[in-house]
Amino acid sequence: MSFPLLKNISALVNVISPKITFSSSFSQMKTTRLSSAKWEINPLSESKNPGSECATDGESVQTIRVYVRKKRAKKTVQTTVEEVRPEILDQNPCRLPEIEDFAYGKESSCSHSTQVPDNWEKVLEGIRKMRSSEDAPVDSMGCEKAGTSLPPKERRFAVLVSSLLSSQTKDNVTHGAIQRLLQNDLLTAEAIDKSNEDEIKGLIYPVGFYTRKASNMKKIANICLSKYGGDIPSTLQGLLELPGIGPKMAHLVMNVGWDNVQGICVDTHVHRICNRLAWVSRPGTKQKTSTPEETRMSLQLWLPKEEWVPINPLLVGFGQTICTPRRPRCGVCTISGFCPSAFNESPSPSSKSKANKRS
DNA sequence: TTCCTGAGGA
DNA sequence: TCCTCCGGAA
Repeated sequence: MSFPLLKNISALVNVISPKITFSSSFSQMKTTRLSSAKWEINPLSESKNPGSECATDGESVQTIRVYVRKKRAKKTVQTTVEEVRPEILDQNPCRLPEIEDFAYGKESSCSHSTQVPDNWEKVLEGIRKMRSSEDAPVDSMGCEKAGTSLPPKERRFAVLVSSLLSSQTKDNVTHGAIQRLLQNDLLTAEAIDKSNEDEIKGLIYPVGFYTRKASNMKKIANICLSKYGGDIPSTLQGLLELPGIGPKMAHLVMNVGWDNVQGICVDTHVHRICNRLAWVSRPGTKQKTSTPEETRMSLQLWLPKEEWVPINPLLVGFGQTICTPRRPRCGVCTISGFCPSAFNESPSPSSKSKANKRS
């Protein structure tokens, strides 16, 4: 972690203080663990109350008072005022990555509030309609069906393996591979750790990159067994340490395996479409983001948390059928009126770069 | 023949 | 930043 949280408390104060217009970004992005309860910062923009206020002695923050909704099993059960001392945040590692992202994002654009894109709700609604009328070839969250009948630990391991296999692979192919592993009792860390790598390879064929994935599966099973008692890591950091698990898959597994939304699962489609819509930008600029990770940070600053999970399957389907990487079908897209990139890309199949090279 | 797609290594 | 991995689609 490169940004030392709460050493730079002023960044946090600036964000939380109502006199600075950060309402949308802060209020919408934080679900945090304080004590053992799950709290959500009350959205400033949707509440009569201010979302939060700080008590300071001029230099440092004494107390942060937050108006929160208490949530149990995804239902709001109570709205209260909470007082939080900075050192409590400091002592709670669960809280650190989120605040850190958040403080980092705000630091770099402190002089102006994060822009919530105009009409984003209309755009999402339009995409939903297009998706419901057109067949989507791939359901990227297919791994959530993995092992639904298994006990929790086995189900989580199945989700992890399923996620690993599903990348760059059609859903039915992934499903077949999972079924074959299941039939051969090779869907637990213990079994995979003992098994032969060539056998795994044969069973998961023809998923994309099966050689590399078979090797990673063995390594992952061994790590899960030795460090997590055969379960999968329960933190983003732990998941990222597994070979073959990057940011995209780690967020997916946190969402599906642990039902813990740590961040948006940003793949190439989400990355591309959010940039075309100008929904994301590099901190403090209007430049496009250059990596999916940068897109994730930028998107999380304003997109309401309820949309964090559904946005992935929505944009993946949209990206495969209409907003394609090459030659997007802006002519049939019902939200092109809201899209600054509509009809900007050359509709001609002939490649400019090649033509230039030849001439 | 080129691209898709996410992780990782040069 | 570019390449590799794997099979399949365009």
